[in-house]
Amino acid sequence: MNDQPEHGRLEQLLCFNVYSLNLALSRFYKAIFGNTGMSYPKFVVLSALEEAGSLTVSELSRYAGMESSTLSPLLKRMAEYGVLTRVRSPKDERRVMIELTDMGREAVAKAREAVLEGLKELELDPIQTDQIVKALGMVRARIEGVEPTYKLELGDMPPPLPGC
Amino acid sequence: MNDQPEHGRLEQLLCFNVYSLNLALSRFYKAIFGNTGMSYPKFVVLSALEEAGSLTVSELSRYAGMESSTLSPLLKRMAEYGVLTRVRSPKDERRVMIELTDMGREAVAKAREAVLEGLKELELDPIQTDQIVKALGMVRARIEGVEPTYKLELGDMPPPLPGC
DNA sequence: CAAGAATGTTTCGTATACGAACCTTTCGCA
DNA sequence: TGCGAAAGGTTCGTATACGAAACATTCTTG
Repeated sequence: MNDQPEHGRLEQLLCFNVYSLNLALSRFYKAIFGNTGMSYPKFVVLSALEEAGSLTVSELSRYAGMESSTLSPLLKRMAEYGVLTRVRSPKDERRVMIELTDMGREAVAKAREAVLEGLKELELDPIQTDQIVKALGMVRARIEGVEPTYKLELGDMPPPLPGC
Repeated sequence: MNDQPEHGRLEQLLCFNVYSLNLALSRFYKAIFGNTGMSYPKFVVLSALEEAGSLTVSELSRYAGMESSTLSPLLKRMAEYGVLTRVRSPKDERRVMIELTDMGREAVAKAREAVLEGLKELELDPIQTDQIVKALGMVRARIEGVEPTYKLELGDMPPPLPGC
């Protein structure tokens, strides 16, 4: 009867799988990081700084794919904790340079080890993992380059109250 | 010199790619849903209910991979908006049965169409997408079945203050 | 060189997201 | 049958996460 029983479900499932896998990964990291104060977003920030040495907020934003309005409070807390410093660039007073402290370098090294140990327990196939990584990166690049034109309209629905 | 320059980076990249792709997808959906009040988590909930007809909070929780403490306020807001109902089961007063209203069915249909239109614009390869979906599902299943044993220790660091 | 545009960051309001603690209802079993 | 354990949800505190608006600084251009 229906030659396309999964009409359009394929891509939907991609979104759903990315969404729920991200939630699962989040919980996995929480279990690893425990009550140390470390978290996955913080780990991403620390890793980026470790690689790059010194970054502005917007450079960090592009690297991690997070908005600066998300990073700003995050970096503030991390600076208070002592793992990084935030200094206005003398060259351009608009920019804020972010750098790891020694404590930050120590923290990211330990966190990396913990993360790698955790991932080892998952026993993922390296070849397949590599393929997934490449594919996800491509999808992300595609998304970031496309502005959706079709917008949702909810005709008879109640007004878009804040709260739903 | 270094025969393994990417030592352990592979799996790390998987996490990072899932994380940042999820953020990118989130923004993509926000652009599609605009100020209608719809969101990706809500869309997941509505879709699950459309498929299953009627679910308890914990069934929904398993389906979406979200905790009940996340769903509880979300469902409350959605019920106030009018897209679903929450009723204590007479059989077992602990359970809360969630069901779509007519408005909810209408909303999910329109949202689905908008989502499919949006995804169409990404022009993803169906075969590859299907493979990714299967792989992500496997990784998620693996994660949910593994309790990490190695826990992070941050020796000399400051105490795990709330706020970092 | 001055007014307006553009850039970079922060702040604000709101929605997710989770674990821990709590409450109610049900189950198990002595 | 009655009481402790277990199960199902909600609430609470905290951390992300985003867009819009505010703000300061730098650039542009007349």
